[in-house]
Amino acid sequence: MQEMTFEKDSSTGYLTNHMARLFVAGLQRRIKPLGLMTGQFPALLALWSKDGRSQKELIQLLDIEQATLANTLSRMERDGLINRRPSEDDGRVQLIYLTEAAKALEKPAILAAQETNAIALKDFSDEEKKQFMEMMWRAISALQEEATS
Amino acid sequence: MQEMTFEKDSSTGYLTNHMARLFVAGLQRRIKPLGLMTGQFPALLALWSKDGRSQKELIQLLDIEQATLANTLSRMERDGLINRRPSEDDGRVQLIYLTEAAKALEKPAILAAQETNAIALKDFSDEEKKQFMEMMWRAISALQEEATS
DNA sequence: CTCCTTTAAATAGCAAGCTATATTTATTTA
DNA sequence: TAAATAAATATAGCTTGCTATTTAAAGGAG
Repeated sequence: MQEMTFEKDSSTGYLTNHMARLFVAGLQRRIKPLGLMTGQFPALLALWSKDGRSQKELIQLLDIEQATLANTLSRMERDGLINRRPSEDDGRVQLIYLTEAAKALEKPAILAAQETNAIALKDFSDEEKKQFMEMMWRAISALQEEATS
Repeated sequence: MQEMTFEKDSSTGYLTNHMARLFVAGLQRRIKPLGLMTGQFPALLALWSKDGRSQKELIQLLDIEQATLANTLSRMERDGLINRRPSEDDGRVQLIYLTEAAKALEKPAILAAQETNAIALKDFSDEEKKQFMEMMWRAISALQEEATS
């Protein structure tokens, strides 16, 4: 009988997961002093670019489920990063506004993310960085395609 | 004032996280019918190669924290995948044994993981696959180095 | 031998992801 | 217009990850 050889360290999926956890840890270390958590980052990026958005609008921009965002927004409200105000046009909709505190964190938070990315790719050439991102894009597309078929 | 331009879709960390969630979802779909969850996979791989290991031994093989493994093992015991028997040599140690049910899942589970990897990389050449894994290794090493310094 | 420290595992408590369901308001249809 | 459907958000309940702490057994120091 043939030997079953599956080494986690040569599985793309396993490596991806491991790398993702290290990225989160690296970013977490840098943004925790700012009072931020990594899960808030995508929502903050979308809101820094324009706030007063609805949750539905955010969902269309972020690659997470509605329930995940709803919970993250609750924690952000609790932590004084956002306020939610009911829309005047539609009673079901809550519009989400950044607090001044959250607005002030844009630059340091983005720097922290850039720094983490830079450390991970510190010995990559520009060409290699480009290739790496393109390969990730291709894998993401292939997995997404399969998921929705 | 300089425009703050940070696009999540051109952040290595963001892409990595997104890709990792898609890998998990793809694997999950395939192994759920077997009664397995993705978090159990690394422990199972280690135990399929040799069971009767202690928790400490597993921790040294898996890139997760002790508490994470302890909880995963509890769920695996609950789900009938493992049994824990106290070591005769050391009263603190529990030795972990796979059930027959878990042993029987080795082949289909590994096939499921290989299939998920294959789909993600379906249009990668062999050379590209090799490059991709090497790049992930380099990023992982760089992030690990930073974490422990 | 007793006390202190170390070690192995378990537990508490939290974040962030998921699916499935409930709730509330709008909209459409009969 | 009343009832049914759809849409936006919230909630329930789970897994997997983390840090920090607790518990129980072993090992060492005096």
